[in-house]
Amino acid sequence: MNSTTSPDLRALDLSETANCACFNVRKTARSITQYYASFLANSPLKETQFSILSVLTQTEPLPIGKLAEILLMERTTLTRNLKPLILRDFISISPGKDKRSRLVSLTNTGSKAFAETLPQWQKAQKNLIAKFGKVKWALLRKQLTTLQSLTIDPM
Amino acid sequence: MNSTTSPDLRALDLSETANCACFNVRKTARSITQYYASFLANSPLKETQFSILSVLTQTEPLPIGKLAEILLMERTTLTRNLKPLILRDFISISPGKDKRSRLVSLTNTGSKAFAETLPQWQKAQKNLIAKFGKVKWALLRKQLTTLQSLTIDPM
DNA sequence: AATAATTAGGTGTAAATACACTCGGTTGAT
DNA sequence: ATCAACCGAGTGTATTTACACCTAATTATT
Repeated sequence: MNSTTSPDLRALDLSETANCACFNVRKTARSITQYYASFLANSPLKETQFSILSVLTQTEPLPIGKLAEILLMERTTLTRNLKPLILRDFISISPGKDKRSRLVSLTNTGSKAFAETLPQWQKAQKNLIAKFGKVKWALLRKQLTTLQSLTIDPM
Repeated sequence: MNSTTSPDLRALDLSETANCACFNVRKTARSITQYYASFLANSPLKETQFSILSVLTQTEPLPIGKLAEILLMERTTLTRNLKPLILRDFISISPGKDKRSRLVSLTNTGSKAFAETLPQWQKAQKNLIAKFGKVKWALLRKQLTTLQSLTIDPM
């Protein structure tokens, strides 16, 4: 039976695994994140933090779970991501009516940090979409949304 | 000048920041990663590890920098990602001709781990692409590749 | 009213990500 | 032959991600 021999995997087509949707989306995420990061280099906020605050500028205060839902982010991930924002006084946490829930609010310092980051983000966004194509991006975004719905609760 | 007042950000259209390409791609990456993870739950490899090994099944041995380039992954990120794979004896590191470089090779244990994970990955991939549409995915993948090239060395 | 089930949230642990910096080896210019 | 420039790779630090598990509060069931 030769149970110690490794399987011959060269026979497998790499194009199969190279087609992995997870790999391709993650790869793109890495690349695009570095792109935006280069624009935000001298801003007080990183990309994820900018996303979080951008939601809060519109809807505030929000319980943590609701914020996580909007961001399509694991609740426990968000808890961790909020920590540096609290430490730098960009957001504040207050108790909700329901004693279990905790509400996230934007502070004045946070508003300023967001306002300071916004122009840099706009440059990154404008520059990229101009190169990629506005219409093409609108379509791509729609397809990404579809991919999101297809991968939520797959079972 | 009232420098202590926070800027009025409600005036900003949330649809602007909600259109952020970085946010949208990262969000999709989170969702799709969890989807694949649910299929690989009982496999020896996580998604990123599967991607790394899948490259090595075809081209081996590879210097770390070259592997990082193929994966479109920061070299220092890859260094960190290789650590658990070394610890579990899925890959091995050997010195290259150039004494600076270090070559990554697949071990027999690693081959088996990959072979064991492959069917689960195939299920995830097949299931998702079937729902999304093969042709649509081919197009989407091409557009993701475009996004990658546009965000590499943007300056 | 007592208890079971559910819900909001945090923590332990581990992986993934990347920038700034460092070190040693290699190559190129003088 | 020397020295500067460059290249391959690792580490310190910090953020992002998420599963398993825990606690406390609330709601539903009996």
